[in-house]
Amino acid sequence: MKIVLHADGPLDVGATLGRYRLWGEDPVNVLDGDVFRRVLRQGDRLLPYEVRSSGSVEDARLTVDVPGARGAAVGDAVTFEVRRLFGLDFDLPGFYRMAKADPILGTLLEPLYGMRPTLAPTALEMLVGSITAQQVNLSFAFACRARLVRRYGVAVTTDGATIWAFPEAAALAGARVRELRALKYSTRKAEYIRDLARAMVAGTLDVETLVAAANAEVIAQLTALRGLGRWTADWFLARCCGRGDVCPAGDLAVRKAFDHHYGRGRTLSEEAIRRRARAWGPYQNLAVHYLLAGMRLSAARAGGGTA
DNA sequence: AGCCAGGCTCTCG
DNA sequence: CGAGAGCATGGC
Repeated sequence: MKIVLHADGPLDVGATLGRYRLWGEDPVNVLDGDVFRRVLRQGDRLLPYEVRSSGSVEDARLTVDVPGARGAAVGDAVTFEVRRLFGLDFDLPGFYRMAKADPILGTLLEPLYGMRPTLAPTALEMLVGSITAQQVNLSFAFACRARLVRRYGVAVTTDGATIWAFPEAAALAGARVRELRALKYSTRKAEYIRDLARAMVAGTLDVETLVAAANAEVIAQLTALRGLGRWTADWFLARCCGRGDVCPAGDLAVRKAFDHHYGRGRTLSEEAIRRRARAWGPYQNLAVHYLLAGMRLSAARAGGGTA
């Protein structure tokens, strides 16, 4: 099965997928040159697929190939997933029209033209990733996540390439704390992950209704769970629900980005950041991603590092 | 060696 | 309530 997808506005695939290789290897979202590979869960079936891009940034096309698959259900599911993975439904043209008027954002539009935030395909993947990334540096977090995927996920091999399907909730619900400790999770994080998975399996946390709920309701429901705080809920809204009117102002890197771009040598309070972001209305999420990427550009230019 | 990483919970005043 | 300790590990 082959499907062709288009973005709503420009799409720079390399800049968009950069997130998957910045801090280490991701066995679930595999970049192999210009081919992106992942596994689609469709009921009990695991369907590996490949995505290739063609055309210009201005008029990019994604060609999705799911070998051996057929049927509308598979087509819909893989389309839904790939559109999220490549951020195809963000309103970049609208954001650019607004951002041109901002003295900082305006300067980032050309160097980052076509960059889109990537959305996590599932709530479990997003939340486990967030718990993993709490407090520790992201290189370490990526390594932990990769170990978790290899321990509890499912390997699928095609054309000699091995791709991992992210673990199901049931697999993580049955995880032992000491097993997760061996993957270098702290005891508490191990409990957070196991209990989150159990809540999903038990239906205490209903993901379907969650992703459709209002921002405040999502924050309330997630922070009611042990181990999920405001930071996790904000990023969930931004990078799983794809909400535009969200700014994870408590995030350390976001704070640094605001200080870097707007601080003039000062430290902005979380409230000050939220206040400024609120003026961007439905484009806060995009603005935050551009400020983060813009800070990485400056750092790369200044030091040659990868921070 | 010691401090910090794209947090969160728990305890204590 | 707000402040502060503890968590676990890797990098600098």
